[in-house]
Formats: sequence, structure tokens, C-alpha cells
Amino acid sequence: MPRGSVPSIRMVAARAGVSIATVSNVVNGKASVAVDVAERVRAAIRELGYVRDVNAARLRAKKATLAAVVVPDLANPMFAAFVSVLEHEARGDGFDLAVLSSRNDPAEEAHRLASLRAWRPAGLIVIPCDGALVGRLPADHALPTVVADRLPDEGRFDLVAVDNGPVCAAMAGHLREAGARSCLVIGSSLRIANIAERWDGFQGAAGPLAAEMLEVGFDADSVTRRLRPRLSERRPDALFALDHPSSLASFQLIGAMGLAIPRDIAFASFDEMDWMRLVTPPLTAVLQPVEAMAKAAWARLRARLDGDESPTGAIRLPCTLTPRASTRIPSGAIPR
Amino acid sequence: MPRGSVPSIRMVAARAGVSIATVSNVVNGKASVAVDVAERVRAAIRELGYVRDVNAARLRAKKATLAAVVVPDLANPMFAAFVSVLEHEARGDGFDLAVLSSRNDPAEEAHRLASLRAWRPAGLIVIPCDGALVGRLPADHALPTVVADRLPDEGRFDLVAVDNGPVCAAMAGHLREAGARSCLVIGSSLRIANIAERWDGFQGAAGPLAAEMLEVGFDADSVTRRLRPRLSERRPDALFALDHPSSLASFQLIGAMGLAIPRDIAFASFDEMDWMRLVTPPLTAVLQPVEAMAKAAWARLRARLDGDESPTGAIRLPCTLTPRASTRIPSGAIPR
DNA sequence: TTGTACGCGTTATCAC
DNA sequence: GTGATAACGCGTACAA
Repeated sequence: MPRGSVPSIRMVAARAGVSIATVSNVVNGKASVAVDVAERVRAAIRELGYVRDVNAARLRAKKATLAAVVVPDLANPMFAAFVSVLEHEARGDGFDLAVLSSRNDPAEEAHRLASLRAWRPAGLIVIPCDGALVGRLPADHALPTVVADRLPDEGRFDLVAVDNGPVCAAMAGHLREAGARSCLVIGSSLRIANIAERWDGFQGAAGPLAAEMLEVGFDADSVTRRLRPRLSERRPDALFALDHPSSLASFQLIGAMGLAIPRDIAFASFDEMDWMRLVTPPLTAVLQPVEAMAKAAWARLRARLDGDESPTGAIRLPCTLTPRASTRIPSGAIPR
Repeated sequence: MPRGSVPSIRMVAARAGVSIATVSNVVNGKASVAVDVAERVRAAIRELGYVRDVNAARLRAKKATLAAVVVPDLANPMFAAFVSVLEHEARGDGFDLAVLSSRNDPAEEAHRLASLRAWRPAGLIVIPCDGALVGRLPADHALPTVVADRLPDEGRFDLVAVDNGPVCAAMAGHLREAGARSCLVIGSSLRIANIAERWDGFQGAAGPLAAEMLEVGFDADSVTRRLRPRLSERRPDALFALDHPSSLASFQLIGAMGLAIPRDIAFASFDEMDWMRLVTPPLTAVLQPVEAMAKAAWARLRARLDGDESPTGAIRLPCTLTPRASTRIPSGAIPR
């Protein structure tokens, strides 16, 4: 279609009959420009459809307006929501946001982190695939970096994550009050720091509730394989799933085994998702403050970009427990 | 921390004792370089952790390796999946992908499309907020562009979308065979081209099935407000929701009204989502080929970037109907 | 207000 | 065949 090339600052200058320096001044509002000249320049900009090349600008000004976020999986609603909020926050501060997905693959994460450097972002927010993030960073990684959601092995970076302990303690209390006397807690693996924190919080507040932990692995198959025999053998009063995949797989398994919730077994989940309100009965769940987490992560990065040199620290955000019908154990369901 | 500035091609050249042109040649493999010199350069690159600035390169070479995608809502699982696949495809072809969300706001979409130009992407894939995309593009929009998923008012761009008609016709057949004699079809608005196509396809194949369309608007409240009286008044044998919000809201309403699926009313949905397999009973739904759509969109854009000048056209992809228990109407449920 | 050197990487041209 | 020199793309910033 139209003219071959994108209009440059020189074309605008020529059309307005001024120098490129003046155009730059008008665009950036730096130096004072006579009103009539400024108007001529603006007219030329409009007519040509000129848009400043942010990267040419960065090249010279050495000030990047790009931030980046790396998440394990864009198709995961929680991470998608995180990114969505983050983009909005960044944009509000005049930053563009590059969105990268590691597809839950540490190797791909390393790749993304490396190729990201080619874009010279000002800062980085990352939800790591696992705790070993530091090993996958380029040795000389010198980008302001905030780690979110997942707890890394090292405290080298700022961290924003949820506070797992208290809400899991609250869940233990809730299940006790609902009448449960035993609870099986499941989660992918205790080597995941978040899962370990959740189990610790629960166990520490279990009191008379007989709590037991079962590691069920990372995919639906292994959840079924390890959980089914345990449930057939001796069924606990309640099941508490500590992560979303475990939740989903165990909920399906319970249905497949013909057990009724909450009559045969009460059910609760960490990591609330839409479907948990739609199923019958609706599920008691722990809501993670995704939006607050994204905002806090951005605020932290923003402070670093503004020159904050204080030692790195961790921000932990509270979660919310929402009791629903899945833990309303009918009286009489549990024989004494 | 480390040295203040990111290593440049000049630092590499200095360290390897060669000119910057030679470094460039080694990096890009363009001209022939003696093996020992090349090795020296590569060593310097490793030691300094040099990564080429893609934008400085683009500036000179005038070849962008950035593509962009604009979606209405990143938090929508379907769009998230679309983006996820697209990123993978693009990366495989050596392109980075910029991900932008319009948050379902036409004004914000216009904004994103404008600010995108500052990044000088090679091409654009967009899922528009609504049919009036063209009006929100800069007047001189000259970027290779592929529209996906939603049907725009104009045929100015390449289009990749699902083929709504046949699968909706199949749904009509399925419901008839299941024993339904009347079906209420709901959807946000017939002014949305996709919804209109779905209704047309259904109606055209309804035959003896008494089909009626009800427009229920765009938010959960209005769905409830308009659907509830209709269901109380005279209940159809089946309900077919043509989009995800309508599906979700009507499914909840049916539960709230105390109606049993499929005994009291059969239920089917366009736009299959995870939760539809988890609820009781699992829902009959139409699966959109999101992955195929993303791949086709990328292939189309890729062809344009490679110089394909053929007239713009539309690619329509088939959907899949998966019958589940929600339309298994028990014999005897419908009195003759 | 303007001229112009500069940031980075590419590429044509030239010297060995 | 190998490698260096220098002009160039764009926008910024400072001296004039």
C-alpha cells in the first residue's frame, strides 16, 4: 500500500521547516519552543503519522521504558491474571511490558532470560519454574529483578509472595470446627517451598485434628495413582489439596470413586479458581491475592528503577479463606 | 554489583583485538572469518557476556524480528492459550512476540495499537474487541496484519476464525436425536458476527426442533435478568449458550432455579472450558480449535512477512462437538 | 533554535 | 580470501 518507509524525525523536520532538534524538543517538551513553531511541528507530526521510535530513543538516552515479566505458563489463569494486572500497572507508569512464558520448562526459562537481554529492559519480574532460578541466570545478571509467587533458594532478589502459613492454620481450625477429626493433605512435593510452608502452617495448627501429608507429584496421573489406594484403604474425614493441579485431579478422582462431598469426605483447596464456585457443591478454598501481588511486585521494581538501593527483602501477602458447602459436614456423617 | 554498562560490540572488538566489523561478521556468520580469529571473538563474547542489541540491529538493517499480538483479555483462558501458542510459533521462526491486552475496551485497544507503532514491529495479529476494528486503526496503518477469532466489519485484512455454522447445525441435530423438541438459544447479541453465524447455523438445521433465540447481553446480571423470566414462563427442553459468559451465567441460574440437568432441561455450550468437564453432569460443548487458529494466524502473517502479496482472504477452521451427559435426556423426561 | 557528535550494530568499500 | 574503515539508520543532548 502506502509509502514504503515509516516517517522519521527528519521527515517531520523537513515538512515543518525546522531542525530535527526542534522536533525532538516539541515531542519531549524539553526545551522551550515558540508556540507557532510548536504548532507547525505538531501539524507535521499529525500529517505524517509520525511516532517516535522508542528504541532509537533509548539507544541514545540510555533510559529504557521496557520492563519484562517471565511466567511459567501463560495458559494458567493465575499467571495470566498476574500478567494482566502487571501490564496495566507498568503502562500507568509509562513502561511497556514484555511478556515471556517459560512453559514450565527450566531450560526454556533460561533461554527466555538470556534472549531477553537483547531487548535491554530496565527491569525484570519473574515467577520462576522452580527454586533454582539463580542457576539459570546469566552469571553476570545485573538487572533490577523481583521474584514473585514462588520462593527461590536464595535471597539475592526482592521477593513478593503470599503468606502461606496463617491461612493454612486457619483452614485447620475451620475443618476442626466443621467436625472433621482427620484430614489428608496433598500436594505435588514438599521440596516446593510454597507447599512445605502450607503443610507446616496446617500441621502446626492441627491440634486434635489428625493430619497427614501425601506427596502426589506433578501430573494428574500420578495424583490418581498415589491418592486412590490411600482413599480406598482408610478414608479421612477431609481432604485439603495444596495446589491447583492436585485439587483438580483429586476432585475428579473423588467423583470417579463415587464419594459424595461433603457427606463421605469434605474437600478444600488452596488456589481458588472459577470452577470451584460452579461445581456441586461449591468448594471451600483459599484465595491468593494475585492482583495485590502483581501490584506489589511492580511497586518494588519501580522503586529499584528509581534508585532504591536498600537491601533486598521479602513481602508476604495474606490469603483469604472462603468456606463453602464442600466442608459443611452434615452432623451424623462422622460416627463417634 | 557489576560494571555499570552492558557490553557493546566495541568492547568485544577491543578485547578480541579485532574491528567491530569482524565481530559483527562472527555474530551473524555473514562474511568469512578465519577460524582462529572467530574463536578469539567468541571467547571475548563469552567472557564479557555480550548480547547483541536487537533494536540497534533493526535500526540499521531495517529488518524487524518483532511481531505483536493484541487480545481483548489476557485473563480469558482462550486468549491466553492463543497467545501462548503464538509465542511459541513466532519464537520458532526467530521472532519475538509483544503481547498487548485491550482489556475489552475499544479505547484502550486503539491506544495499544497506536503505542505499538513505537516498537516498529514487523507484523501484527489482533483479536479485536468488536467488529469496528478498522475505525480504531491509525489512518495510515500499513503493517502486515492478521485478524483472528472475531469477524471484523471489513475484509481489509487476512482473517483466521472458526467456522461457526456447521458445528451449530450438528448441535441442532444432536439435540433432536437426544429427544429435545424445543431449544432456547442464548447469546450476548446478534450484532456480534460470530453469534449471528452460530444462530444461523443452528436455526438452518433445526428442522422439527422448535428453536428460539434470546439475546441476553454482555454481563452476568443481564443474562440472569433476561433469562430467568423466560425459563419460568415456558421451559424449553434444551438450552444452548452461544458464548462463554452466557454459558457461565445461565449454568449458574439453572442451578439457582433448582432445575436438574438434563432431567428438567438439557444444556449445551459453545466455547468449551475446563470447568465444563468438572461439573455434574459434564456439559456437552463445542470445542474451538484455539491452537490451530493460532498456528494458522502465525502462518498467514509469516507468509505476508515473506512477501506474499496475494489478496487478503479468510481461513475458517472447523470446531468439534463433544456430547456429554448434560444432553443425555432421560427417556420419559419429556412427555409427548 | 540549530548544528552535530554520539549511542549501537550493519554493510559497502577498500587495503592487504 | 581476510580484515579494517567509515557511513548510516534514529533520536538525544549540549554547545553554539
